[in-house]
Amino acid sequence: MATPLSASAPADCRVLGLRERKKQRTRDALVDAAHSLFLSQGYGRTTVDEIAASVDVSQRTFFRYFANKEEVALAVMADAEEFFIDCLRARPAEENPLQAMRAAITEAWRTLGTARHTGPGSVTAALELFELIENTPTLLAAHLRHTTLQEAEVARVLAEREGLDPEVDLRPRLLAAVFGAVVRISHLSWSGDPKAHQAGPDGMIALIERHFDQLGPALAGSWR
Amino acid sequence: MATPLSASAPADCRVLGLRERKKQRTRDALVDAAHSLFLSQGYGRTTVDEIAASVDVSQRTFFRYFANKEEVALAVMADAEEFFIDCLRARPAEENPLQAMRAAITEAWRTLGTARHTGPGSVTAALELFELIENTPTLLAAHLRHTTLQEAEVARVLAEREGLDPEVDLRPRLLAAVFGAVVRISHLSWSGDPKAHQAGPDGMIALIERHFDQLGPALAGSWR
DNA sequence: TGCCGAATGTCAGTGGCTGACATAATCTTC
DNA sequence: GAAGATTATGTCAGCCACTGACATTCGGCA
Repeated sequence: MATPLSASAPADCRVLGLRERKKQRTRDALVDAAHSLFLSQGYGRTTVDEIAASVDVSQRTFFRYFANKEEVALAVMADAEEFFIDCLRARPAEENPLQAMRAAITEAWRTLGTARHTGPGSVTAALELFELIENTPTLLAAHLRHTTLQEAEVARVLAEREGLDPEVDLRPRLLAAVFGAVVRISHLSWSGDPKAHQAGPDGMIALIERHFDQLGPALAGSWR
Repeated sequence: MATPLSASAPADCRVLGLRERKKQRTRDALVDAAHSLFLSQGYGRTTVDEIAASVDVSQRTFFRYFANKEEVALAVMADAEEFFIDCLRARPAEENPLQAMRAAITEAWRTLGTARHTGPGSVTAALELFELIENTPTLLAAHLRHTTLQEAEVARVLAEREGLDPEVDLRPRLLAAVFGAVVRISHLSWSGDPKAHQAGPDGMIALIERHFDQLGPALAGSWR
C-alpha cells in the first residue's frame, strides 16, 4: 500500500483521474510548503494561513487535507512507518519475531535511502524532521501518540505471524512496544549526535543495531 | 519531594503562609473540578471557562496555574510519576537496575493505594483517569510526551546508581524506555479489562508483574 | 499603618479548528 | 457534447484555547 515516502509517486499517474492527481499534487505541495516553513521559521511561528497561502488554497482546504497542524508535519514520518509495517508483513515466516522486526526496519531504511536522495520527501529531509519533532513539544506528543497506534498494528501483524490472539498472549504487544522504545531511543541518540547525520540512513541503521545489541545487557540482572 | 498524589497535603498547613495555602487550595479545586467535569461530560466537551467558573476564578487565572488544558487533567498522573522516581531513588544500592525499577513501581502503587481510598486524588479516582486518557487523543499524546520526559530522569537516576555516564552507555536510557513501555502496555491491558478494576492497586501491580515476566519470553528467539 | 510584591481580574487580540452554505470543477451517462 | 450527479473548494461566521498588557486587590512585613 504505502509508497516510500509521501511525495508524488512517479508511476500510476496515468491511471488515476485528473481529480485524484490534482488532489495528490496540492497535498504534496502543502506538505512541502509546511516543511520548509517549519524548518526555517519554526513550527510555532508558522501559521496554517501561511502554509495555505503559499500553495494558494484557503485555510479551510488545508483542514480538509489534514486534521490539524501537526498532521502535515508528521505526514512523511507516518508514511515511513506504514512502509515499515509493509516490510514487516513481507518478511518470510521462518524468521522469528525479533529477527523479522530488525530485518524489516533495516530494509525500510535502506529502501527509503535509495529511493530519493534530495529534495522534499527525501531521506535527508526526513531526517531533518527528527530534530524539529524532538524540539517541538506539540509535535513530539503527536508523534508519540501516532507511534503507539502503529504499535498496535505491529502487534496484530506479529500475532498473526505466530498464530496467536493478541488479546490473550501478552508477547505481541510487549515486543511491539519494546521495539518502538528501542527505535525511539535510537532516533533520540541520532538527533543528539551530529556525526551520525553524515552517514545518512546507514548511520541510523547502525545506531539502531547498536541499541538492539544493548537490549539484552540492559535487561540483564547486573550491569557490572 | 513529591507527596503521594496531588491533593492538599494534610501536614505543613501551619508553616506555610496564608498566601501559599490559598494557592494550593485553588489549585486543588481546579484539578478536582476539572476531573469531575471531564469524567462526566468528556474532555472535549468541557471548556476551560467552565472549569474556572466552577471554582469562581477567571479563565486567565486558570492559565496561570496550568500551562494548558491537558496539564490540569494529567496533574495527578504527573505527581504519581514523580513519586515513583522518588521511590526509585530510595532503593538500596545492592539491587540491580531491573530489580530496583520493579520494586519501586510496586512500592509506589502500594503507597498510593494506602494513602487515600476515596475522594478526588484517591487511587480509584486516578485509575478512572486512565480510561479518559486512553480515549482522548490529545490527552494520550500529552501523557506520552510527559512520560518520555520522566524516562530521561529515570535514565539519569539509573546511571548514577551504577556510576555510568548516560551519554556514553546506552543501557540506562534503554532500560528506562523499555520499562516505560512495559508499564504503558500494562496500563492499556488494565483499562481494557473491567475485572482488573475491582482489585484496585493490587490488580494493577499484578498486571505489571505479569507483563514483566513475559518480557523475557517476548524477546526470546522463538515463541514456540 | 503603610508600603511592597504577588495573585487576580479585565480586556483585547491571535490562531487553530469547525459547521453551513454557495460555487466551481470533475466525472458520468446518455 | 450537454445535463445532471459528485466532489473539491471558497467564504463566512463562530467557538475555544491561549497570551500580553494593564489595573486592582490582597497577603506579608516593617
